[in-house]
Amino acid sequence: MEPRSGCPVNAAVEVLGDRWSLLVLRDVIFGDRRYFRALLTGSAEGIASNILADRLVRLVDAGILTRGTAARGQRARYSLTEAGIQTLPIICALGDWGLDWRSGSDELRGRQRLIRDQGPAFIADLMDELRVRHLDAPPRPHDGPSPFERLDAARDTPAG
Amino acid sequence: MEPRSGCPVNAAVEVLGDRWSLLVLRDVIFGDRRYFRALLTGSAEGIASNILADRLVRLVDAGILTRGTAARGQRARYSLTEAGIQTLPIICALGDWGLDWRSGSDELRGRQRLIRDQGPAFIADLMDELRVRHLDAPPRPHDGPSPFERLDAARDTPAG
DNA sequence: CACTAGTGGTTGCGTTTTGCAATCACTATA
DNA sequence: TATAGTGATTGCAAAACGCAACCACTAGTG
Repeated sequence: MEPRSGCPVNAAVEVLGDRWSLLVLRDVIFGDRRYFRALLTGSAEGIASNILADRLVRLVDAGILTRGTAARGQRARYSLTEAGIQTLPIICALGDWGLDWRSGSDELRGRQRLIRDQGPAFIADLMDELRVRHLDAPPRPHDGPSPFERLDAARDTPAG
Repeated sequence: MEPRSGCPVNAAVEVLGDRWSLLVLRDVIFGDRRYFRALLTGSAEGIASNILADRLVRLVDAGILTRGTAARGQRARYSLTEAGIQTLPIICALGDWGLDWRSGSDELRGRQRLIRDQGPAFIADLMDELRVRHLDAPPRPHDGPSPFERLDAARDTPAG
């Protein structure tokens, strides 16, 4: 539709570079919000319904989300594709940067950064868990709580 | 000016989430473009001069770039701050994702990903080199070509 | 001095995108 | 029939975008 250049950074920005797409993905990933209403009312930033509808169509067209088979007026469930799951490092990098450089004197101070503090292995664990939830991958045997549960226990989710 | 929520991901998106800011930073970082004209004419995507002027002001206001002391009509040199240097992981994550999921059958195939192939230590090397170039940090003794030179030798810069 | 080229922008102006409120078509439940 | 919930769509105003032309200033040349 719009290839402004062949640069891979530009290719990603053309899909994800706006004020809402990455926040929708954040809520799908960290908030486990899979339905229109959950994304609409759960958004801390207050996304409008038409914007959300537009972004969901774009993310599906871009191959980042899939929309379960649901007719008009019926509950449609959105799932991440592998491409969507692999946006996780982008979102984590943004969250870490925001935590480092955009935290006023609010309660965010002291929160752990995902990449720098938890390490890349933790990101890989999160992605594996997303494959179980969204791609029907076989659940891996856990020796403890899931990585998302570990985050929730520390009240450390970016969406929080 | 506009805190839609306290989420760190949102904080980063409010500053960097548009179609141009990250591309300007890409050109500053990987293309070493430090002046208005260089950024204007060097942009592979063809940024308009008013948009570039607006983004430079915003990036300076956000503490990501500094504008050297230059009066009107004089050559102004833009430098990265530490916050700007630390956007590198974000840009690399976007580039890696674009390379994996947005590369048509063009010549990008086979290009190395920065984070996954080169590893986090290489990103740290790039950031150190940026500190030398932009923050007047003392140059570190190199046992070979600089990390940017290594990228250029492989024609592997995201801006390429 | 005048002339030219180059610097970093600014100004109009028309098009596109965004944001908000209200509304819609459909389904499920009672 | 009535009511609530689903995923959107519509209208309209505001903001952002894109393009071309223009501006104020500096530096160099003759």
